[in-house]
Amino acid sequence: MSGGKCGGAGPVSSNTGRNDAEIAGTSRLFSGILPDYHSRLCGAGHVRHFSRGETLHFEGDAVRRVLLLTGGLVKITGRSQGGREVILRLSGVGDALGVVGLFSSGLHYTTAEAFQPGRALIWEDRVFRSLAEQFPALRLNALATLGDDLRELEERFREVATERVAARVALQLLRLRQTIGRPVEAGAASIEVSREELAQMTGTTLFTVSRLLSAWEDRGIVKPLRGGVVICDVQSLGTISQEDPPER
Amino acid sequence: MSGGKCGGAGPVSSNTGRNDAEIAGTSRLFSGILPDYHSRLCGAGHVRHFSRGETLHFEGDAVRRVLLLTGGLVKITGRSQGGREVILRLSGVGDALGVVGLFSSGLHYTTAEAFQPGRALIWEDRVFRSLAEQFPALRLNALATLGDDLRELEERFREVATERVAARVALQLLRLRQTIGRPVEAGAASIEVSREELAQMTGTTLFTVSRLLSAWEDRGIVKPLRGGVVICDVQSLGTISQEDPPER
DNA sequence: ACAACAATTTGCGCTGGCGCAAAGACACCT
DNA sequence: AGGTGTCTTTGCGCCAGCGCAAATTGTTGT
Repeated sequence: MSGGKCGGAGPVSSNTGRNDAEIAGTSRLFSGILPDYHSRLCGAGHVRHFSRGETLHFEGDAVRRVLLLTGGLVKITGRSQGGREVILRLSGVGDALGVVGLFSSGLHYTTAEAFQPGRALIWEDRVFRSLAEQFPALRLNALATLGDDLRELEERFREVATERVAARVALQLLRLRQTIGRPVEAGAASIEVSREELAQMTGTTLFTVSRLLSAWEDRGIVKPLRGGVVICDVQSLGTISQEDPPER
Repeated sequence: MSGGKCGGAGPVSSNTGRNDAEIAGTSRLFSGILPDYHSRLCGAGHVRHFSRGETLHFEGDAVRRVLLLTGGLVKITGRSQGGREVILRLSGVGDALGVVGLFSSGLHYTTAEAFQPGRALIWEDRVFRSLAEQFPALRLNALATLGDDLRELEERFREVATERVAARVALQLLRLRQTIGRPVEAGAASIEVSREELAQMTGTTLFTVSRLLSAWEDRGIVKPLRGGVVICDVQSLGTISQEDPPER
């Protein structure tokens, strides 16, 4: 537990309710809802902390609550009967979990595992349903968020179906840089995602990812680290991502 | 309706409003809305017919209207810069197009092309927005539908990232059988999808699909036709779909 | 019927990327 | 420090599936 490199004992995690309400207030889920109501919304739920590696829900579980992440990072995965796992997306601060399932099948069809320690504002399913009736914006925002998730997955589906591995990994690194990249020096950003996870995001193997990163390191494009990568040359990655659209 | 090659001049397509309203009434989009209001909803839009090959909207277009398909079949595709096209999903009777884009980016990020001739009930964007405010169920239903689309794409993403081609094609055939399969004899169903389209759904090439189908024909599992396939042995396809989950 | 076209099949050769194994390189615990 | 477990790298061999070309077959228009 405890997280890898991140500040476990910072002042942030000491105070539960207060800070989380502020974060929730700026989340997309709350967008369009008057701030006056925010405390009411937050008050209807409770805060829970979770540590790295903890599973928030399993594939197949019934949806019993809705979470709004106010800290940390969660990976959403799917598993094949053969045990192979793919990473469908990452959810970060401000993202909601469970809303979709709540309004359709009632089941989680993915697994959510904490990637970095964090915390979430939690509503029991019935509570959230009732809130959604009082605040239609909640559903509207859920719809918009879901639309974005779908959009990104469509893009990645297209990639895995048509691009070769090098291009896919380059594209994924560029996306990760935008979402979870942490600046380290001028122009460089670090991404804390292992080789295996990168492979699970792009439909390849950790070996191939490792080989690619090694090759790119020689060209000064990235700097592989244990459990992560530093992206040095965004432009080159962009070039690689467009290379060789395999014939036909 | 109607279907594939069948009756273009039948009574169905002669009458516009009436029949479409009935179909719309049973669509998922209208679920939870009292039938009394259906005519009002339908009256706010108009009907349009389209023929095979016609494009309903292009990737990048602004979302100007919402369509509810009351006939025909539409393929939703994405294209890479290299011109390669993938089929993200098929939309059939009762499915709505454009809702997502309307409530998020305002743009279509996919292309919709008619697969079979058909027709749709159309609302101008402003009109639909206003209807959505009067009938919150519209948004709720859109949310649920979108959830299903996401769910299916997640499944296919997992497949293309982890399964080998034979398994992916088998799984896709089984899915198509459920959605657009037309029974031909005892236990057999025909699917009118070309090799190339099958390839674009599963992330492979038309050559490989052709080879697979030929091999399966020898085993009596399918019967390849020009522009389609007849599925004879569902069970064997199920077996194939689970075969060989490549090691590791 | 025949021509022109579109979809499909099939042989052949090649290679991108996988699978495996074994050897590093780190981080953490005691 | 040293031990232990995890993550990563790299060499090697191999094969699933692609790319191409040419033949074949089904469809449509005149």
